[in-house]
Amino acid sequence: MDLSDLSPAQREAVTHGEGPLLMLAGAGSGKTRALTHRVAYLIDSGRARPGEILAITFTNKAAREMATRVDRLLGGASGVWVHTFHAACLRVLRREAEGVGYPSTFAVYDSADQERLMRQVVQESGRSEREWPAAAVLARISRAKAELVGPEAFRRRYGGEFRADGVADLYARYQRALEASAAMDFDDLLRLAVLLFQTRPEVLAAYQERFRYILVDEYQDTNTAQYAWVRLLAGERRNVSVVGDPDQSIYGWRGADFRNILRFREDYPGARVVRLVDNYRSTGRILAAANAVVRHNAERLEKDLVATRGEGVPIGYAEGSDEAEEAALVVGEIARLIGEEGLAPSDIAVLYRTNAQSRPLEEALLRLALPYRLVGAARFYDRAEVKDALAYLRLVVQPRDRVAFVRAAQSPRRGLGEAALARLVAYAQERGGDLVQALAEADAVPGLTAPARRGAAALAEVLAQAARMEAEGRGPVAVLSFLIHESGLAAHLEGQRGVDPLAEGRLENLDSLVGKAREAEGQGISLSADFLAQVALASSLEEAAEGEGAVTLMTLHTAKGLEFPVVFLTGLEDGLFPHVRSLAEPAQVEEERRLMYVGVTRARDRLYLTRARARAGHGQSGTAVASRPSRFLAEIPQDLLAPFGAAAPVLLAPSRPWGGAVARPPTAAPAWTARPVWEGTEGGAFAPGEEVVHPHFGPGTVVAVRGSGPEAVVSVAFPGGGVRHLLVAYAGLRRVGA
DNA sequence: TATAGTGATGTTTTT
DNA sequence: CATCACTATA
Repeated sequence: MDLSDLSPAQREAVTHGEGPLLMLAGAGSGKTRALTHRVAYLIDSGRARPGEILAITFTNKAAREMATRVDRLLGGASGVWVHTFHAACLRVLRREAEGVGYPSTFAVYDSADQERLMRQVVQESGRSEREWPAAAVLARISRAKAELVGPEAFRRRYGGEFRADGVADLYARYQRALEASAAMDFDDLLRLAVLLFQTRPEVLAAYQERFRYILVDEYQDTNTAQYAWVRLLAGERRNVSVVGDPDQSIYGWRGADFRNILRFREDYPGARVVRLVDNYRSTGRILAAANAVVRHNAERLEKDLVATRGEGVPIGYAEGSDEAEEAALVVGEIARLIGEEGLAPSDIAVLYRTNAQSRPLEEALLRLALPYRLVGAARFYDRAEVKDALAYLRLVVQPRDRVAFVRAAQSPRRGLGEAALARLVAYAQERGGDLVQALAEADAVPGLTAPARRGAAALAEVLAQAARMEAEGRGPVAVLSFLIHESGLAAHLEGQRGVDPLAEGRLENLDSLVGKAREAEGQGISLSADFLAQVALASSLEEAAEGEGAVTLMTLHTAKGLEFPVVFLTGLEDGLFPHVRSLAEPAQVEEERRLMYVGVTRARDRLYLTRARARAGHGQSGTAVASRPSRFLAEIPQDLLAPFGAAAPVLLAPSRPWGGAVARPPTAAPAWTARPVWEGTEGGAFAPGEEVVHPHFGPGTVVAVRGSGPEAVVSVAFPGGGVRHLLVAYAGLRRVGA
């Protein structure tokens, strides 16, 4: 294997033999490369067979990338386990579920499912949902689970503190409800995987024997459960290689503890430590800014990134009077970079602290007809109709899944209301918890109305038939399409066509869902349970199509691990970034600062920093609040900065036929005028049925119009893209042929 | 008692 | 602006 293109430090890490290894790797120092090469090296040198290596990454996307790169280095599919902690634990638990008292068909609850269940639990405990918001309670419970603290331990530890007794009670109830549903939430996947190893020495021994080498990426973001799991699995052999950067620990809020990496040498005495500090990614100025910012953290290992490239150009800085102007400045500069400097849109990323900040940026990009992709917003799997369809499938796989039951029973409406569901659930709980069985025996359930009985019987029949199909091994595609059509879901949506302009798009989404199942089957997934697990762990990040000629918009958190030639960091205001909710705790401000460090170090060649002098408060209308510049700005040496984009105000641009080359803004005399685009819409308002073209979404059909003039909202159906509601004033819609 | 329609209301970051 | 909780109606 060719190791000649590695630095000496990288090579030392890659060729390390037995025993613990700690790679302290700064941003852009080639840690992923080192990790990937190490996996390949272990196999290539005969130290391990592919099946004996477990590599843990932080995201599914990173896992896929690493697997691909390892395979490429080895010249073929290798079969190394490359997974996130959650996926790896899930895979183990699926095989060993009985060991922790679960059926192997256990369901996996995503955060929406967790919230639904918690809301029910709060209600059943007689508490008010206003006083005990499910999300907040779950956040505390999640932290506890990440630290392997159960309900009882929680009460012992925090009892008497503000609301802790209530949370402890809800924790215990929630856990019982999960178990009754034969479901695990994300934290349980880790917690129970640890429990399994702790209580089943023979199981642990088998996995220790199997995984002779363990590699963990982003080790600074591991929580107690993940830490413990690795420790157990590593056993006496201690062949653990971890990579991380304490300065990039940004998940403390979900239980990650960067002290895990600082402690590594104590936990694994004799560990070899390799430091990767040479940065191959960014220009000198960008690194100087990154170093300067993170140096303000008190709790930290001293470590400066060393530049290996030239100084580069100054860091751009600009302020807008409000978020719209800030966005216009950013987008104006983007247009200039593309038009004058020949950069591709995919070279550019715009980062922000909160998802809500994307909107003004999107609007500005749409106005200039610049293509963009928004990473990490709404998940496909979070759409209502998709969740409906999946709820049916979940019930087939796991008839005790209560969240799925409630959802499936009520969509479409079939005479089963709140009261009927409560009775069915109660009936089921008295005899083992099988909710589908309760449906089938609805005639025996007291207190149901006649329509409720009919609805229950019909649903039970469909589910029974689907269960038969599943048992015959017909696969997720067949079972899912059967359910979509026989449950009445498709029929209901078809009936809504013409009434609800969204119905068409929903039907298309159901088709896409079946398509996803088909894809999964193509990857060898033949059980619906496995398909559902894949769905639950899928994040919104992986769905966004890869860079194809579009500017990338995403949060700073999702940008971790990525790099772009040009990066804009927006919303640099105290209270937004650092976020208000971190301001009270110095440790949390330090985490925000690390987030800033992560953001800055995403940039290869050019970095821009922006803020708005005032920003609209939460309510949308009018009330903009003055802001102060982010404290992180002042921490950057001012001689690294230079203003940008001062003079050129970005006006409304005329729309451009979709599909053409990327907008090339005129350099000298602008050919465009400030004329709002709707004035060009000859013949006035749009009407349903008209064919139109949208600069970003492409061709579509108008399905509904509300209001008139520039304020009008047009609903347009795009093939594949569903239905979007567009404000005529901004959408830049053109009639076909106009 | 189920449902459809109408208001209020809310935004940190994610496996 | 979209979900969700609440209310009026059937």
